[in-house]
Amino acid sequence: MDVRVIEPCCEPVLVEPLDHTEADELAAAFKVLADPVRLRLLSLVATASDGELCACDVVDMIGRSQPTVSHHLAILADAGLLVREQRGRWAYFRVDPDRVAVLRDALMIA
Amino acid sequence: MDVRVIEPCCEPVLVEPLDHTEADELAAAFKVLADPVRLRLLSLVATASDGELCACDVVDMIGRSQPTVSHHLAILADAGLLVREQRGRWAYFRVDPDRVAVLRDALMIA
DNA sequence: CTCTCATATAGACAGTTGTCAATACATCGT
DNA sequence: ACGATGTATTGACAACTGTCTATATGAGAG
Repeated sequence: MDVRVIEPCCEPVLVEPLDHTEADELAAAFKVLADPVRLRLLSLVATASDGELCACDVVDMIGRSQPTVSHHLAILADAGLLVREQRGRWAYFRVDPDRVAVLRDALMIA
Repeated sequence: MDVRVIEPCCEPVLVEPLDHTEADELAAAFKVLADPVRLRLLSLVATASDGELCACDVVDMIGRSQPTVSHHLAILADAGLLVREQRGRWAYFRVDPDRVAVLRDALMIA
């Protein structure tokens, strides 16, 4: 019998209020997600067939200027949500699932 | 043997990229969380003993002016994350778990 | 080496946001 | 009715953010 041990998904994890530092860090993390272009970038990478996407392909999909896309990709990468890998002239991005999980876990509050 | 049937927590839910409308709505939702004062307010209410908190008590805990706290509570309530209930002169707030779950589910992307 | 092309950076500007003091509103007690 | 008190609104201002154009950087190709 194949039994997977899985943590309950929606158990409250927060038992006491966030202090100032925790709140600042979490807010900074959510701020990264608080932009439609970045969310679309994240979803594009997350649903890419190989799990990765080239920045060169992304610009056309997003419909913003190249510098704007580059800027948003940098923000996502700095936050650790995307992992950047330079291959020759091209930059490839993939999602860091653990980093996304941190934010998801922070919402297990009720 | 006590076997609970639990949905796997971290299965990808996102199968195709977000469109503009979805991204706009999600970004607006995350924007609400992208502020340390609002996160602390949310955590204060979430960890309150009765599951609810009076606005009157909250001002001192947060360390911002009363109008600022009122402003942030309004934003959280408008977003549906907090539910407001007026009782006499006092305003009580509790967390809407379903609303929080919507955001949590949106992060099941990888 | 030089040309080309993918990406990053710089600088500028409009729009948004968080904050506060001042004030208004609303509800209870007297 | 009146005063006290909890909460919301207004208006103002500094700080931040997303966007663009223009330019720089950096790596492969010929």
